Amino acid sequence: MIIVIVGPTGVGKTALSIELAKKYNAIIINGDSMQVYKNLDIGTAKVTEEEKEGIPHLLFDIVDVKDMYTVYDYQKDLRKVLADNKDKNIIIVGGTGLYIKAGLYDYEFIEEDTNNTYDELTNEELYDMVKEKYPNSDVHPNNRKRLIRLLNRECDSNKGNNLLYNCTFIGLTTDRETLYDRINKRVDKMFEDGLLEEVKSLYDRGIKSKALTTGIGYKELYDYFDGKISLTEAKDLIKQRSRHYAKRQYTWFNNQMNINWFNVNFENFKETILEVENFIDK
RNA sequence: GGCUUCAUAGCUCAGUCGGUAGAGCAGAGGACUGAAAAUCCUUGUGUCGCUGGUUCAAUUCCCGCUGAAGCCA
Repeated sequence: MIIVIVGPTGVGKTALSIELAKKYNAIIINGDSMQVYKNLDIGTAKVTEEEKEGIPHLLFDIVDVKDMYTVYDYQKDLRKVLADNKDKNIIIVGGTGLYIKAGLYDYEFIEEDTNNTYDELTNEELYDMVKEKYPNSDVHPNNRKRLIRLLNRECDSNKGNNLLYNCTFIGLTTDRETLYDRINKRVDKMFEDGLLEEVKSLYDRGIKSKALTTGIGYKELYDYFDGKISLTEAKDLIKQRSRHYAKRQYTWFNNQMNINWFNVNFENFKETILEVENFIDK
């Protein structure tokens, strides 16, 4: 049995995963692009050892912060873990839609040359080249990153909509106002728990990898340590970007995957757990 | 008390030499196949503070009122 728990940041996915793992004697696999990194704990709201309650957690803390890790790596890692644990009940939890979809659906990554950055070409020129190579592509001319990616690829794959595994998709949700309020409060809590110290120690080591320049909570505090923004500005930015991120997660889960949504009861979380369990048992 | 300036979208503010208005941010929706916590797209009607006057026509000009900021006493 494979249960997949998704939803926006801050809805309580981790808490649900632990409860379900206990009930079904399952192992938990990370489905989050940032929690794969070591030393990014508070800012990624990673499960603590205490919270794990002895349940095996896989694909957490598997990459050094300095290293590059992509969907491609995740797809391979996830499939290997699934193959190695065929006889076990599995719970995949995370908020990175692309990672989860690429791992569980028939996504196909094709050889590409990642060194060519086309620095000398304008967006328009890149767009024209893409149009010539892939007439059916509908990438926007301003999306330079994706234009370059398409040009570096041998061919355009259209696979990716067939599930390779038998799994149940559970989505946790709540109304927007409650979610945004929870996100704001959680950021405050991260600071209380020592986010500043966590980031400072990485900053002091001079690490400037992808994880730290793109991760919410990390890039903002790097700007603060660089003296570019104030601490208050950094904090507000972290909240704002987390809200934007949650919105994008909804767009993905609502349109890219078939999710069974459950409205979380924050006053009585046990009720939510029961509701999900009843659904799974059916 | 006197003088000056300001009052326009949820917020910060443009603007209309008189023909009922537009940016950024916030908010909302969407795309997504090797950086995805990334990257990118779409979306702005609001008694233009209130009352009266001039005018074919006022958010724009004028009188008054209210509120805010500053200066002088």
